[in-house]
Amino acid sequence: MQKETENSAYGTAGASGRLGREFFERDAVTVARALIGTTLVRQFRGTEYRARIVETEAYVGAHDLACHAAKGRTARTETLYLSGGHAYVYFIYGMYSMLNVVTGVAEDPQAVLIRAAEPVAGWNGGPPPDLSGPGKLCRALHITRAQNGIDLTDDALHFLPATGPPPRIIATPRIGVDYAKEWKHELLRFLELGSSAVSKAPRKGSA
DNA sequence: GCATCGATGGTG
DNA sequence: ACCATCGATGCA
Repeated sequence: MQKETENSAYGTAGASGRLGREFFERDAVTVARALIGTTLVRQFRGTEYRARIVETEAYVGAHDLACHAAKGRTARTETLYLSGGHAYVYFIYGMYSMLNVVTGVAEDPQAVLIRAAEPVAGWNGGPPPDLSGPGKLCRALHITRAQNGIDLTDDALHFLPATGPPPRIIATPRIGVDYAKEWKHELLRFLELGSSAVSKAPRKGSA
């Protein structure tokens, strides 16, 4: 079996059909790539919303100057130190929530930011929303700090494995981290090649 | 198509 | 003061 396949979402679901703890307890880069093409499922006030993830970013630990943990362990970043498969949701610019998936083992503050997705189901009675950006995605899926720290294998918010042919993925620098010195150049943003649902930021990158 | 700017509030 | 954003505005 090829490494590309081992690193993908395929074959990693448990009996529940959801991505399980072992999927998330890997390094942030592996999880960031593997999440492309998976389905994010959000249950909120009796409606199940589904979206197919097309863009992620990896924040690889306290040594990564773009990672919130680089500034130390604080009240805000405490959930980054949970084990892989928990949500790290924070509030920024006075208006937006950002959804991250904590990865790796407990006490190692790595995470994957979910940046963009394609609406799949749940918005009946209206046009499908634009999920092409981390703030827009959280707004449409009703994700706020109330979900900070929740277990991403539970009903409220979880992931289903990718289906169909494996997505072609390219890597670019991360968005909005110009302050992060040499880390701003690292190719830690991952997008599905050709997707029209990725965020407005640059769509070119290396394979 | 692009660059620039303001909203808005938690955080350390 | 800063910020892992977004939508509006101006101009081409």
